[in-house]
Amino acid sequence: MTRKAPTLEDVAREAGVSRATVSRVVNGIRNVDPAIRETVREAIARSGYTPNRAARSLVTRRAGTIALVVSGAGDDTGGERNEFAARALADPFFGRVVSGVVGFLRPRSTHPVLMFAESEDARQQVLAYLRQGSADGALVFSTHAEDPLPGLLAAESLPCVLFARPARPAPVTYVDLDHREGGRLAAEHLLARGCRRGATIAGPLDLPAAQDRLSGFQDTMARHGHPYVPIAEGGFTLDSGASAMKRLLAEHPDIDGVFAANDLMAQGVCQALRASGRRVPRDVAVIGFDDSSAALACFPPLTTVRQPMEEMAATMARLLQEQIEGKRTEPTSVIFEPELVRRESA
Amino acid sequence: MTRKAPTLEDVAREAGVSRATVSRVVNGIRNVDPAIRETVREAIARSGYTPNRAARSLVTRRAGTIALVVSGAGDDTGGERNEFAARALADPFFGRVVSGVVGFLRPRSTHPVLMFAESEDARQQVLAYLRQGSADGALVFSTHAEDPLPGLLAAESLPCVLFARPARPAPVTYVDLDHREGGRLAAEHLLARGCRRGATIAGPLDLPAAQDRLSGFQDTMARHGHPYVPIAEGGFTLDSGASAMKRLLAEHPDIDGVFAANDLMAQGVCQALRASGRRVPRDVAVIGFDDSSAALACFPPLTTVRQPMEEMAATMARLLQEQIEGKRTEPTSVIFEPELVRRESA
DNA sequence: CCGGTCCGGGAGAGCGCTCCCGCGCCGCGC
DNA sequence: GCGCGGCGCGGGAGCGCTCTCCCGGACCGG
Repeated sequence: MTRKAPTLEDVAREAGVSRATVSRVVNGIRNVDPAIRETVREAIARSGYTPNRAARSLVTRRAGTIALVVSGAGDDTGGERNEFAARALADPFFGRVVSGVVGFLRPRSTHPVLMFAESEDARQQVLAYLRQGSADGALVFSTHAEDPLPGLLAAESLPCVLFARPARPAPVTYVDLDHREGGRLAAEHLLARGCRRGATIAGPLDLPAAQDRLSGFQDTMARHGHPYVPIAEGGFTLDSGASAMKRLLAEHPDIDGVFAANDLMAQGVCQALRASGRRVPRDVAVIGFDDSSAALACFPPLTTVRQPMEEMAATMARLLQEQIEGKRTEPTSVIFEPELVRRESA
Repeated sequence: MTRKAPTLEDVAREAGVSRATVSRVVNGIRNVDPAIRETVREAIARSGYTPNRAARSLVTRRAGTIALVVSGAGDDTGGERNEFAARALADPFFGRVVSGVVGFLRPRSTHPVLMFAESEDARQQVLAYLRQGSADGALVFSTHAEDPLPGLLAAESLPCVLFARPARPAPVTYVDLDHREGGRLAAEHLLARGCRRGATIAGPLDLPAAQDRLSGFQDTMARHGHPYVPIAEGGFTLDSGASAMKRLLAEHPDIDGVFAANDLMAQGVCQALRASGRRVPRDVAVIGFDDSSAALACFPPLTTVRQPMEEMAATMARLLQEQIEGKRTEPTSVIFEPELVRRESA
């Protein structure tokens, strides 16, 4: 802190006008004489004026900040590291989310605050943060089915938009993917390449998304004459995918195609398959889900069902913005369509 | 917005005291009669009062927020997605950073704002954000050597702490790793397992960290009778690691050990090696750097040089805090020691 | 030529909070 | 018994901004 930052008042004095006029120029409100506007602009440039956000927020009751909350259940160690945060961000899917959110927010000079709500304590912090107006609303990504956060947010009518349909119906806005359709795409692709013994590794079945991916896959397989498809449940992590695959292999050694409910598990599947001496895709075809960076990091690169994460995240941000501005009061939902991305694994 | 949120005034009236007293209770200042304190506490609980952060910031000139800036050079497409952000977060190393930062910040009810400074425009936004007091300081992670951001920040004496020593000496606080030592650890391990033809894939050599890892490795190899070590330069990405390995293999098919300057490149190395029919670690041992989640995602799991990222990030947050509070005015640096983590790749 | 309208600009009232200052009361010392 | 110090509390100013009101001048129509 060298010297005090210039205020509106200072600029006004410098330009020989009133505070109000400078404010009008800064906020781009019309009704200002072009000549005066220029004078003010110069004065602003000369003094290096930057509006004080706190003062502005105080009167506009808007923070110009939104919270990006990763919510779920975890062990709140409270130590110098936060396992939950680490795990959430380790999911390569997250990078695309942030990319989409930032893409939308930045042109509006808004920035996301990163928060984690894995414990009751943490949830209360998120709530307090929004209540006290530090952020205008929240973008919520639940990693867990029975996440209480959306309900708490809705109860205080704090603006929020969820990623994925909540497990139990609630009057909240959300953005989601047609997961059933994704499961169908995976099944059709496996069938088309001639797989006769398809299997699947589902995500945690309390999550609607995991359920839908599974049922979309199963239904399509059934419709094509494969009513019984071996299933193992995983936890959306690499390890869980690998061990689920081992279980599947133990009972059904003749599997020739696997649909994993996300890329991380598919990566684990590839590892397990390779460890068992099988080649991908020659012996067993593997399809993932998400098209996250894991799909490319995998060997071989994964054929996968792509979620348009960036657009989805940007849409979430847009819906939240509309909610904050009061343009949209009714809960809405926007469902995106998945797309099959062909690479080498299937 | 149902009804107006209660203010200090409301609570004061409710408790039959003055605003000042409530403020004292809220901020935990002594000099308040225990009985009155209790009365006020109850009134706060009853009314569900939450202090308004904007108002508080306005007078304390402190935002209670810090910026977590990923800085570097990228193509600012300005579209709905932000490639730079996506790439930065795709680096699994980032999850551990956030984990460490959040671990330190959260107990202090502070939260990080995520920002990207890959273009001049974006840099100015970061600067403006700090100038206008939206954040009290910045934690800067440069992906690029000639990053102008630290200089700009220092010029306006905005509090900041860098990850890694800046390429050109500057009076800024930073936290870093003893990269030379890391390179040494890698070399010694390779030597100890009997490698005779070690090679290395360096990071972008304009980065001091990449240079140091390389020279630590080279020097140690030289000291043990291997003055000439094949080198290829990569870009810290998986693909660059794979293609660097291919180049290396073309000229030196007898390589039996590789030190890659980060895990992502090591992962690419493993893929390239496997594609060439070599087994890891049987034919070629591979060592990575970072111990990011990529180390485990790799097949086989990587032996790697671990950076204590969480502690480093937490330390950055602590140093920044001290700077903001004015407890520390002189630039400091804290250097951490790397550690070898043995897994299967070497 | 006068009244009405419109538009650019200024004055001032807060937004909710912190913090300085000062007042009254209690207790201790002379 | 009176004076003085200290502690607990209230009053009030003011942080920097926005926004509503109002005023004065220009312009138009009757």
